[in-house]
Amino acid sequence: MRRLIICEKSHAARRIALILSDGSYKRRSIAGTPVMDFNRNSDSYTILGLRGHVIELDYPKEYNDWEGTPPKKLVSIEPVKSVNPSATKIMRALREAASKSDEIIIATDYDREGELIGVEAIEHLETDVPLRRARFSALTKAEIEQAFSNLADVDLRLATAAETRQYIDLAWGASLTRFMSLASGQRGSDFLSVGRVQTPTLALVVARERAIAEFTPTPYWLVTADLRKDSVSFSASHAHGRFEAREEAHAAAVKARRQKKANVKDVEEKDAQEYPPPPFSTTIFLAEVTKRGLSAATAMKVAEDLYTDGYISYPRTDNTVYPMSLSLRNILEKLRKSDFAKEAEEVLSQEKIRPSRGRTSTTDHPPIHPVEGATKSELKGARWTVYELIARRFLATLAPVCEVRRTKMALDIGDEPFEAEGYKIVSPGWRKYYPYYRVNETILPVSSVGDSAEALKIQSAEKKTKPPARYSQGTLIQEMEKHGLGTKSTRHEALQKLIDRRFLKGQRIEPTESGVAMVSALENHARLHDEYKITDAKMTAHLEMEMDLIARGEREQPDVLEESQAMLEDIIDVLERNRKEIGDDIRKALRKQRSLGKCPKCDTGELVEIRTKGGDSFAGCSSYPECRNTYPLPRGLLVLPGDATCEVCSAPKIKTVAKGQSPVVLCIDPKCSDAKKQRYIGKCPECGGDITTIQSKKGKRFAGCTNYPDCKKIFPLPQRGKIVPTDEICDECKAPIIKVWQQKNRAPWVLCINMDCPKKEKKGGKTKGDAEGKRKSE
DNA sequence: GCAAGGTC
Repeated sequence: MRRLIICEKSHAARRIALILSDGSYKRRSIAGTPVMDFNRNSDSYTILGLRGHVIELDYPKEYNDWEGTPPKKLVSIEPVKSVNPSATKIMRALREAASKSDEIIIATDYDREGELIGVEAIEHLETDVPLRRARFSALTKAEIEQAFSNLADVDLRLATAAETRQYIDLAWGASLTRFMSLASGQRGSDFLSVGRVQTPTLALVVARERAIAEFTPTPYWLVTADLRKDSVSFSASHAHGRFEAREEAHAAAVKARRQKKANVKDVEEKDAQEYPPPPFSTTIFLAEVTKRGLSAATAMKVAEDLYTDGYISYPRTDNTVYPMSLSLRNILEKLRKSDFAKEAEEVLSQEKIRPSRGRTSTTDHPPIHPVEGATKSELKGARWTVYELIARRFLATLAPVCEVRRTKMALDIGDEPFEAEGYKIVSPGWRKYYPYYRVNETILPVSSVGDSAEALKIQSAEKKTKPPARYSQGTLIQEMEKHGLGTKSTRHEALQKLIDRRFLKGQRIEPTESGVAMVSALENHARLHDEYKITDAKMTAHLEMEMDLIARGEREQPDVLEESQAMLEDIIDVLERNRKEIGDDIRKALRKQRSLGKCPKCDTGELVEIRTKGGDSFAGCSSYPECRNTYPLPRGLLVLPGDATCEVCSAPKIKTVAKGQSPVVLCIDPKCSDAKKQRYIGKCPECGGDITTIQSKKGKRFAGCTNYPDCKKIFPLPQRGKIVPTDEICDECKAPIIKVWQQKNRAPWVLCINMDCPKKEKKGGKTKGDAEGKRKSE
């Protein structure tokens, strides 16, 4: 018999061919698509890898005209299926291979989408060749052999469930996207999108922002003591913890201050173990890698490249438990030929390697791990950042526990009870290989009961409770996972969409004006019952339930679709009735979002950024042509509203941001003394003019003389950090001296801006800042 | 020019 096996992706096809043929398969190409042939138990096999979903769902072309199709009409239009353009060659190969087969075996991933990926490809062929299904939960020899000797039937109900999801996602997404875009006059590339995953994700951020706005800080007081014993300085805090009343805290502090001595009442030492972190699932990986400054979308792209190039395993996984079939020692051996040779050696030298494990165990793919050793010179930049993180995480998950010693000291100061806590790493274990978490060691002086310490200072300090923190890309993706929004493969894409379409902004993510307006409009108008609120993550949960019912045969697709369509039509009716209000609200939000501030000349218009054809941009008044007020804007920089007016000339302030630099807030009018002051660095050593910061076309900053072109003096500047002039000049070369703040809580770097200054030769390097800054553990 | 889900 001639059998054709189809897999979800080429990688899986190769792996299955290897297992079933014991390595004896032959490669061949059909219509430019690689396939593999082999013989097994008197049958001949051909195996081919698809490229995920090869069939696309969309509305017929005649409905592409947004203005000409009422959004509500879209709901009941039957979408058509077509071959994804990137898969035409694969489909040609599939058709040819199928025509020469007596049986087709679908061997796609064993999940709902996998079932549909196989079924849709075969349905498109309209072939009568009998169909079987191989179900395996891992690409291991045991699983694959077992699946192919127990071939099952295709589960059409499961595939239908996935197909229903497609129909519903398209109907809701397309009709609501069109409605919102048209109602607010956003056509072309500026359309406003709505979707089952992206909109509830946006709503999560809006909800967080509201919680932050509504938050009222509650004051509380902490009483702390600076102590010293045997020339070791340490601090203790009042055993009461937070005082809610100022008087109580003060009273405690005053009482304690009567004594200049702290008496040790109790010392408790405890050895504890800190366990290694769990292996990387996609979500955990993204949470960690985004802390290193990459966006989730960039990090995934880099990880996919590293996977394709054979450096790391498949990066899309929910699994946090290494499967038994994975040879951890083999991987460590590979790492011996990498920049982590020493580390791998150490981990290998353990008598027994006990990998850490997370809560989620799935069988589709192992946790993300390196599969090949690499060096920094081989990978470079972001590729190295990602590879290093994955390699180090892998080493950490196999490394010993971190042994720590915690000390608790109880003290009395003037009859007031205080506590001091010590924390010391005895043996770093996994922390040695995974140095990304900062830890704060606190050493207490060796003490026993009855000892005393000098009480240097007792203070009562007012603190305030803090509002919930904004999400980062990493924590938002974790939150999405918690709410069942999106999948391991799509969460970063949904997030990136919200950023690209300007619904979300910032490193600490906040919604834009239009983001808030979208959510408010949909919350107020696009709801019928609580379980069908498009802004609510519960909508996904509800859909999941319906899909399960279809898969179990307890509901039929037409029923579910009809119900969903009726609901959507009702929602669109409500939206249409409020069309003007919704449109006005969003338009207003967009205008505010784009505004750099009120025009100081006419006081009615808003200043908005306008790009010229040449690539330059300027700020112009929205009341043009009545008001022709304009200001040039710096090139190569992101220009944002400064949310303030200039104290000098009452024009709005703008915030300019260059990649990697701290933002600068300055008056929009470059001729205003405030703008000049913000850019001022010092006096020109050549002509006595002003040296100011200037941005190059590409956004790099440097310092140059304002007497240009008469004086062409320029100096390079550090690209990172906030620059503050000092009024001082270098005693050697007379160039201005500046301070550069490159990190919070670190002393600034003080330097003469002249890179060729003879003094630099003598001293060399930069002045090291104060490294004693407060460190927070993560 | 719309979604979300696969994969590259």
